[in-house]
Amino acid sequence: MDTKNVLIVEDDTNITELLSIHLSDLGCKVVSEKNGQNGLARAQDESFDLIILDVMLPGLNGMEICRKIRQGDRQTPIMMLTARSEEIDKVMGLETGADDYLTKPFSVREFIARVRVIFRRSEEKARYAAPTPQLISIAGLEIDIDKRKVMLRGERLDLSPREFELIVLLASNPGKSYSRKQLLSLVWGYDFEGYEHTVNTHINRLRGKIEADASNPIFVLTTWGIGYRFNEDL
Amino acid sequence: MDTKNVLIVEDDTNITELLSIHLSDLGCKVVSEKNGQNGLARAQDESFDLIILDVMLPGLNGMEICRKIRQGDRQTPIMMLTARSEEIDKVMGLETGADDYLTKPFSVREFIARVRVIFRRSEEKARYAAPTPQLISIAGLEIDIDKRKVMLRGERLDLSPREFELIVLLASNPGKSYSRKQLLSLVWGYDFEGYEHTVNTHINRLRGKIEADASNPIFVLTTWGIGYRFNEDL
DNA sequence: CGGAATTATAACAAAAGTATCACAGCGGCA
DNA sequence: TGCCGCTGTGATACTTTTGTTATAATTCCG
Repeated sequence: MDTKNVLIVEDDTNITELLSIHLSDLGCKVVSEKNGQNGLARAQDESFDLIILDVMLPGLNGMEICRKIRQGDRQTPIMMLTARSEEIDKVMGLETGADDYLTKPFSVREFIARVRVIFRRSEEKARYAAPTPQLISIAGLEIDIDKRKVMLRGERLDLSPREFELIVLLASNPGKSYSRKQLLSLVWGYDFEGYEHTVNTHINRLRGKIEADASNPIFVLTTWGIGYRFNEDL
Repeated sequence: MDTKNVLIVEDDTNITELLSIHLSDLGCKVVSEKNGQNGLARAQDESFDLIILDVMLPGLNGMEICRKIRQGDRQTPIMMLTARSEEIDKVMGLETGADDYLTKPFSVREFIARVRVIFRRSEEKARYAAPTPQLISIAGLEIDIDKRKVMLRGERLDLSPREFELIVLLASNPGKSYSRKQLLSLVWGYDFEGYEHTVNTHINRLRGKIEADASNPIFVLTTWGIGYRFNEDL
């Protein structure tokens, strides 16, 4: 929800570059395609926060692309670019379903302003919507990843960020043993420079919070000589 | 939700008539005002599906009206008309918050196309969007989103706009932890450029108003290392 | 059983994150 | 115009987390 992904389908490299520059300024990650087929394929395969379509395209025209995208996806905002302003009613028509429209040559300021409005609108939309919960539930231990909530037999546990990341990783793959090195790189980040036994300390603290008896753990087990794993027999 | 109500605030009678004719063709019920004050009053008193504002107006300019409407109502689509295309970024900017924009002289076909898109969008929204609850009531805290009113144990709280947005967002998803970045993007707008710890200050002020003991909050809790959440166990 | 290797635990200080307050800029409003 | 409330920022005090050090406990294996 932070950096926006934008797809530009446009055969004129100058325009693509111009738009890319300004979209990057807004903090967007931009990818582009030069022809219709590829553009459509990409739009359908990947997920974008905005798709910018030129109407005149080699291969498959922009309106067709727009219509096909809309068959499978009513969400993603689509902005159309065209040379002829008379086309606007066709382009923005119900069947086609574009969200906004710009006639070439357009002012960059207007372009940016319209993009901003589109983004504002999507955020407004995403605002109060409850996200689909990602839940892990094993033997009285419940983890709601999105809420960053861990419940043990009905009580909320107060885990530190590292502890939370650790338990999520381990509990996502019960039975899989992770070496300390792996844990450091997965939880701390690949560029962490420190001692492996730092992991011990954190596992220990984690156990202190989630285990009834920390010296006889039932959730987070030690794989001797290797590292740690989440108990798969629960 | 069949016939749409449209308000036109415009001093040029010719334009008002032209727009009215075409809006009527679309099945809209159109009313109009010739000056700013009346336009604003009407926009605030009655309920419309679209408000069309001229930027240049006697009395109160269109951008001001737009901004004032947006203070109390984020929903109603607003389309701005202006003579100068350079103004677009100001007009559609975050504070002003217009949804669409047309530069005079504009093509009627374009006007109609844009209106259609706006209506299509509202209908999509009405159809799919989960109806945002207008009232939130938890543990003596009552939030009336429409009226922008917050009551605590029967007493009305005087929250600033930001504080109100914050509490509404948090209380809409009790238990969900929002990072400061998310809050900035959702409450301040995705293009806010400022420090994350601005959020701290606002949360702090909010707590000062809604919590009995601000250092032992029961409504707005801290998720350490992440951000804030609304207490789900109330 | 002994000893080396590995893991567990506790304590501590540095680092990171959070709370709070004061202040200046801005815009609204009388 | 001057006053007042809202905002964002800077400064500072405060809290929690975190990595490390130190030491104890456990496991493995000959």
